[in-house]
Amino acid sequence: MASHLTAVKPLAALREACSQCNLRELCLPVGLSADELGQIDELVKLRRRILRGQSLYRTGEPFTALYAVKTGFFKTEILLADGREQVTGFQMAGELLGLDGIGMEKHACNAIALEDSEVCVLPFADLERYFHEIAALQHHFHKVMSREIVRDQGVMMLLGVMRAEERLAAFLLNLSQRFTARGYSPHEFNLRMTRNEIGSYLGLKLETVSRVLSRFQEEGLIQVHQKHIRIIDPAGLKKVLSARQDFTERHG
Amino acid sequence: MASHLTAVKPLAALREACSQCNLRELCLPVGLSADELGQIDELVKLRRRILRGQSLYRTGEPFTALYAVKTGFFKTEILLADGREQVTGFQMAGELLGLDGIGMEKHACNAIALEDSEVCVLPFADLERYFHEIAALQHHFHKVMSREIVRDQGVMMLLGVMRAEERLAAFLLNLSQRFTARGYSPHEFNLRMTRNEIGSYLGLKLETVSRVLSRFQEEGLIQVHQKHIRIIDPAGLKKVLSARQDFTERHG
DNA sequence: ACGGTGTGTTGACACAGATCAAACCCCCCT
DNA sequence: AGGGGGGTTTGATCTGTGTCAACACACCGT
Repeated sequence: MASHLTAVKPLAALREACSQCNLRELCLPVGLSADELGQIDELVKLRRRILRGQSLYRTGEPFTALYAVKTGFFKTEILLADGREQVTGFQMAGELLGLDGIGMEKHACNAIALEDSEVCVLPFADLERYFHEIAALQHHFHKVMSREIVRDQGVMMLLGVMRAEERLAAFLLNLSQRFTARGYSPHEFNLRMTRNEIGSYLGLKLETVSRVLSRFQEEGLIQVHQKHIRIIDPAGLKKVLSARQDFTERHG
Repeated sequence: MASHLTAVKPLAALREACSQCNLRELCLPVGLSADELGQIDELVKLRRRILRGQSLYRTGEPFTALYAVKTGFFKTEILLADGREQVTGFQMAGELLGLDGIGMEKHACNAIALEDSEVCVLPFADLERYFHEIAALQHHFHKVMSREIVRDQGVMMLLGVMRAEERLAAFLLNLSQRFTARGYSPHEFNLRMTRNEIGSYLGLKLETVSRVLSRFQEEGLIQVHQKHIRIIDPAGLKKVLSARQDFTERHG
């Protein structure tokens, strides 16, 4: 009967439906039952294509919807009056954009596509209405927001206490892990962002990023060729993260 | 009639009730109607006293509840394996603690009282149940979480791109603004945290914090005496924030 | 195939903030 | 009242990362 219903849906709707999406295990509806999944198929009525370099939204624009990355790659950034910028995150397929906008009903950063991308539009008022019917969706949404807070606090740790090598090691391992979750190789991937954008995210200058990557290559941890990264020695990278030299000298 | 009803409530309940709390305009129930406020009076069944230096919760402990600071002052911190720590925030009356725990159902940081404090315990499962009945509460909760995300991204900006003086200026202005919202003087307050904790929050060493505060004093921006701060020239502090020297030289 | 432009690499040097060290202050405890 | 200890200030020096600069590479459109 469910299959009969979907069969008569217009093709367009079928294509859009969360229940048919191969990202459903990564995206907002993760953990929903088949029934619940079917219930939210009408939530996404709209997709948006964003070309590389274009913005999905900009600081100050009214907030109306969250966006789930369907394909492509984004960065979010905040700008200071004098032009200095901080990249606050990189978002890939299945990840949510726009959470920053709920609080003030205005977006609090720029979201910019780093490659041609497509997003599902989740009108937030609709979403909150669904929460009343589907407690699991509400609960999962709270988890997503909470994890975003924890992720941000991890970035604070990066920026506040780690040295350049540790930041880069953490960054590469994080990317590797997220690519893996999406079915790509953990050992090999292409960076979608420039050295400057990596630096801005990690609180470093692009020259430092470049130098540290070169050093990692000399040490046999990775191979770098432009945007292509091959992780040779993941354990070695993890060691960079956990082992400050003076600490191991003193204690280990 | 409302006064009659509250009069017959047990004294304990009266003391606990959100509708009677003088923080209701700052805390989670902000913006609720009187009716809605009455509805959540039973949410908080428990208060906890935390002595100075004690923890409200620690990393890894199971998450069951959010906490609203009733009186006192907290810090949240995350620790690296080698002992380095990052203070991720300071929380004062009316602010919420524990949002970090929702995602993984375990707390992701330590919350430590910087003075003898009292918190209202908001069992999270109960809270989510209230959301179904009170849409405004649900919506406001989402705003609170979103603002926490935006706050964290502001800290990333601090840590990623600002110089030491800018970080301290932003920190002092932020404290001043939050004290003001609580009815205290914008110009004069006591720091509840040590130089070391300020430094950890701002990604600086305590000596640097001390030096910058001394410099601000020499420049007539503030007066510092131990933990007591008097802001003499708020506009001057704001200028420290917005005006990078080389930028104003080039463009101003 | 060929410049042009955006991006990345590498080197030399500078500097903000870290580190090390000493003294000081304030408050609390006995 | 005196002593102790945590917290703070200040000075001298060191260092990791920034800054400036020159060049190399890659990809684009023509």
